[in-house]
Amino acid sequence: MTEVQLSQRRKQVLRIVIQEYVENAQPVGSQSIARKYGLGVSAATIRNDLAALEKAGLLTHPHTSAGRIPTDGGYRYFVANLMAHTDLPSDERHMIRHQFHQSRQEIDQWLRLSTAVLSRASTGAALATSPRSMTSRVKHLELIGIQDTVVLLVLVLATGTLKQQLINLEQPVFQDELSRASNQLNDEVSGATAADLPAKLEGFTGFTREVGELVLNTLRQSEEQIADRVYRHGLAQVLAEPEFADGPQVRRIVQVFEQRTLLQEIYDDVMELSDVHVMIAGEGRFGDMQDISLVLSPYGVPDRVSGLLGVVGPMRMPYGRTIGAVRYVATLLNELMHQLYG
Amino acid sequence: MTEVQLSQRRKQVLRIVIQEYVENAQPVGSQSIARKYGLGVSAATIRNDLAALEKAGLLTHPHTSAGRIPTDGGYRYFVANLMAHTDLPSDERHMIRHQFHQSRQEIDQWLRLSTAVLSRASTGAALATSPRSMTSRVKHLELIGIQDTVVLLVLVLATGTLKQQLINLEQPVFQDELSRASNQLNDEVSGATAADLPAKLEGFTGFTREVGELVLNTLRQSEEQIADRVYRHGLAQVLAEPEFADGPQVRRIVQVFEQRTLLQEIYDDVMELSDVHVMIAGEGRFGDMQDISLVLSPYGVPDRVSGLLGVVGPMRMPYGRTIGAVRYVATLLNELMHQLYG
DNA sequence: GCTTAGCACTCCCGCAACAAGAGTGCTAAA
DNA sequence: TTTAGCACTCTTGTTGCGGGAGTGCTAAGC
Repeated sequence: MTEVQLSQRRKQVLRIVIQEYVENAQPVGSQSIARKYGLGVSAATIRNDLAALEKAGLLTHPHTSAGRIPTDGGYRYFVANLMAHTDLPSDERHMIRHQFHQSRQEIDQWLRLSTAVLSRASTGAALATSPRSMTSRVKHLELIGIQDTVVLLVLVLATGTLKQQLINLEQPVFQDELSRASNQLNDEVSGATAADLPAKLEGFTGFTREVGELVLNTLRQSEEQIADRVYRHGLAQVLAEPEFADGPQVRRIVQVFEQRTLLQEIYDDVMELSDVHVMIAGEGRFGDMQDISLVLSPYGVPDRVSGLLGVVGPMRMPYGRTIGAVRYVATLLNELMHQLYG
Repeated sequence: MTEVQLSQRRKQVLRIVIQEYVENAQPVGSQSIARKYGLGVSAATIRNDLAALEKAGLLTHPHTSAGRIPTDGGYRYFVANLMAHTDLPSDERHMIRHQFHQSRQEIDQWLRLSTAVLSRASTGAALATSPRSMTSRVKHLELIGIQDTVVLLVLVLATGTLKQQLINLEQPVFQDELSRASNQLNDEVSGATAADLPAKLEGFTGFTREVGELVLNTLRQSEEQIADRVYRHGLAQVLAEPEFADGPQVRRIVQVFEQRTLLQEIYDDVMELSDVHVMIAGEGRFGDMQDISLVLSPYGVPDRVSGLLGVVGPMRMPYGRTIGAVRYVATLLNELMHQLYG
């Protein structure tokens, strides 16, 4: 990525074009810039600047006699070099914090609230993944008979996450036998990771052994999977944006929003950064994301649990504000999770 | 609802119009009917029939010189009187059944699969609510220390549903004290309903009492709420339908799809029926559902647990097929849940 | 070398006119 | 009740045209 050198005024012009375009969704021309923002130069000069910015790949125009609009590169340059890092206004921050403290003390609630808040504070639709444990450690397990031949295995991980699994038996088992098995296993298994577990299961046979294997499976699965669940909110809102007026665009963004796999693929990138990550128009890596941007942040407690949360919206997005909102909600979640996991 | 008397041929004509329109999304005219379906009468006759059907409120035309399209009333008449009750083809049924048997034994998995299957088998987007217990009965509870002052309350209901709740304490409590409390409570509380519980809690004080109250709250909440969770799948697909080509329509259906409250309001109606329920264009009760239909079915075990599942799509929908698919998936879920809950 | 005014040029957009095509509604006869 | 015939209506696509906005270029000014 060769960084372009721009004069102060050209940076200013680029900033203005992006600001205006984000606001009005309308190509912006040299005259309106000269008129509205007294830069001390004439429209013709600005015209030259616009042409230069276009040559640099930061702007385009949809047709010869239209104003300029930013390219994906233009947005990238803006976000990297020009953007004012705006925090959310303090009254909004207070309101959000208040809502969080009112909600029930539960991760599920927090994440629901996060997506609701985020979509309201941005022009996009909000996404969040349930947190994933880095190394899953068993805290406790319980076997509960539901029917004669149906047993529910409840697994509590060290992070407080619950896993459940139904077991169908050939023949009925009584609750005291279940209790015996779960006590035995609890003694041995509690504190174990997927790596430790196989050794610890050596001694067991029969039903107890089977349950042990099931625990192992569940543990492994929870380490592989980045998210049990994806929270979503505010798709209707983002569809009101003019860029999604036509069919194909709508389908594109709905697919991005619904797809689980995309999050899987981006997960590692965002985690590495441990700060808000902006992905404009697929960043070359994803084909079908013209005109769509993501603003994502990791959240959680380092080396313990972590998830992803953020906004998907049109490329023409108020990045400053959106980044501020995502960062704030992530910080809030971090605080809350810290209280839980030290 | 005054039922209209129609001659055989007019019923046939209505059936043809609906069938053609569902397939091609194009107004259908008298000539194309006469040509394609040899009814033994001329186009002019059919023209008269069409006019009569329009007078009866079953058809309209978008403008003077266009063909006819069904009204919501027309679809209703069709579904009630004319529609062939088509089951899903047997190879599809087998495939679906196979997928269910392959999936992990867990309600969560089943519902995910149900929505995936349903949206694939229909032209709409699929919805399902997690099952709600009719009268929640506590089966077992467990208190697990996560941090010094953070305790996780795990509640297993008789139906096998898990509820969790974090408890923040003023001062640390050790695990053996937690175990003592949970043992005490288990003895007393297991088998209790929200109605029984207050009496049983009389004897307890302090921390144990507090936990008991929390259990009561959770129980009450789970009886009020119709669904912890709503499963959704296949929105992108339904947006490909031509009726959702323009902005306002898209927003309408996305709202219907995202809204939780709508399901709340319909829930009782559908439960009463205990069969597939078709709701065309909001059925007069819901304003903003022009051109949108729902095909919903209850599932579960009578008097024990029940949820809702179905399809939301354009009014121009292959009702026969969709109803067949919804019914089949509901039946499948019923079987599976029966295995669980006897 | 940067800036500016002037001006031709391009392209979109909205509007109107027009023809083709599809389908209707009506009438009168079978 | 059904049918043929026919005028009428309305959509859709095409074309042409003017207005407007904005550009790109050139030549002159600072």
